[in-house]
Amino acid sequence: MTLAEDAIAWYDANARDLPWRQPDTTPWGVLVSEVMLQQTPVVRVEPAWRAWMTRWPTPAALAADPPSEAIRMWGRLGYPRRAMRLHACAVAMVERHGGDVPSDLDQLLALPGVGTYTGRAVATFAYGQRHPVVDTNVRRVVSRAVEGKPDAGPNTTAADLAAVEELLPSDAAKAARASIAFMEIGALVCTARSPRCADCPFEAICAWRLDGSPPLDGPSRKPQRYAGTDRQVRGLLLEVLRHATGPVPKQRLDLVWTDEVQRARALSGLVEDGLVEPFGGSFVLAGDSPEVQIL
DNA sequence: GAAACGTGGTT
DNA sequence: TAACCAAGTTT
Repeated sequence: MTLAEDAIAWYDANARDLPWRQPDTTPWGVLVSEVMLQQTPVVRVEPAWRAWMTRWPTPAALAADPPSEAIRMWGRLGYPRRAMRLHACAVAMVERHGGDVPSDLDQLLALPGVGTYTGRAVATFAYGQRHPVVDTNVRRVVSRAVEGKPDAGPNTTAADLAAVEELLPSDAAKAARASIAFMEIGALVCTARSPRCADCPFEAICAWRLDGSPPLDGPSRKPQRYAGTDRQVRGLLLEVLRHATGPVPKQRLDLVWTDEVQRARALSGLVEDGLVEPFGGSFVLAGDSPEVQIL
């Protein structure tokens, strides 16, 4: 049995029943799930994905609504620029691909918000192509099982893609199965903090395990602060704007944060990023038409 | 390559 | 409780 075959066998017996894994899921459904799952846990994505797909079953449906609606629908998934990019994706797909999610990897990668991981994930899971699909789970699993290292680097490198490519079966369908299996093992068993090695299909051959599971020695990565950052202030501002039914006066936004300098920086940042638009002395979510709001 | 970018649950 | 962690992308 190869590593990939072991992984597939484990996946067949242990995979979670997630809605976007249903065989009738469209490429659009796969894309939406992949974008939502960028840095957001599965448990929070699941209900959001269902609601999103019900409202916008196709790229054309989303493209017909303003970005503000996408930002609202995004709710509290975090990184709301993803909602904006997904909307931009939908518009681009209508303009360039007849409203379809492209199957060509380069065309996928050209879409806003679609990077190395997401592009390959869609090409693989939605279209059955053979590509290395490398996310943080896969990097950790391969790092441990194959390379014997306790953890992987923070970002996917060309070397990571090449290493995973070597592990994939030549058959595209099996390769796709192996990729989702590697991810699932990383998510459920070979976890970052407390791996459940006793339940791991690679237990007997895992290089890290065979080496005594040495801990990470090097300098730990920088802790990600949140409290007091611009990100928090942006979040607070956006929270107000999401719930607003019309333009929000700047005086209202001034209430979310006392530090005027930081508040102004956060607001202008949101405007620069295209999430928010000024409207007179007020502000609205991008694409929100004040005329419509009055109705 | 580092830093920015949200949010909430777990340890 | 502070830090860690969660299917990354962009600049």
